[in-house]
Amino acid sequence: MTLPHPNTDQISLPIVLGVLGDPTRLAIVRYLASKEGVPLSCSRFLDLASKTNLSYHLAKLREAGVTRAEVVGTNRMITLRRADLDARFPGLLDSVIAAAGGDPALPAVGGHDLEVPA
Amino acid sequence: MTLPHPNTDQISLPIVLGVLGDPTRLAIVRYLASKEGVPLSCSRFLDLASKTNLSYHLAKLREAGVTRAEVVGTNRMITLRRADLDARFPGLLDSVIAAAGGDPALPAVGGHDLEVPA
DNA sequence: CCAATTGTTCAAGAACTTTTGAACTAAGGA
DNA sequence: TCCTTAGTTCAAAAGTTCTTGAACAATTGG
Repeated sequence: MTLPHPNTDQISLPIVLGVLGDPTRLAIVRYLASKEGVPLSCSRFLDLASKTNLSYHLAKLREAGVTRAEVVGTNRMITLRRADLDARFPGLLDSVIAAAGGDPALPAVGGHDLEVPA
Repeated sequence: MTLPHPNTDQISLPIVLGVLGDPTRLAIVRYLASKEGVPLSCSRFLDLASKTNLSYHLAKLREAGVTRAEVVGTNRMITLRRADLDARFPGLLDSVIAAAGGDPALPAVGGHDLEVPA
């Protein structure tokens, strides 16, 4: 079972900007960027919003083409679509992340990579 | 009579992103960027929205700190706050404008600079 | 099989944003 | 002074987006 994602050339600038204009979603992206390459499960973001609400925000990010979600067993592994975003809008993600500031506003939480919850 | 503008350090990233996430406002910014340095009167944007609606969108841009509006007689001259945005969020404006594409979707309309309407 | 875990969907409500027209202000020119 | 031009403000309507809880689905472990 795979989830719908736009392909690179379908990613729209106003939609991406609008999606990043929400503080919860910006925090998610910031955190993903700080853990670049490590797929994180949805539950890693539970400090930012309720489970239902996270589902909503993560769907917005996915539908906008900002993140990719892969179903792995009972988890959904989320990654930033950095290469696609860099290809489509060079420099945009970097400047947004830099502008958002150094440290992501989320607990570091322990552990060996591939962050399936403990 | 001067209008309220946030100062540079009050400009907020999510607010700027949210404001640029609207196609009408993105088009305004694109056009301002293409005429960098030339103050444009509000009426230059009448192809993008009705007069009332423009007033609304231009106020959003101004309140977010993206544009500056100066009252000159019966006109309001609008400029991009490029230096302030570059100082606060380096590279962001450039990558947004580059991502938005080459040619601004607005008639070039004739003329000698300082674009007060004909 | 049963229970727990992970996450979704649905429907409702609250809260914003956008768009509109009518009425207005303020400056400038005849 | 009166008229025009440039743009605003207000209030209402329309449309979106966000948040919530309750109910659901799928996978894994005992």
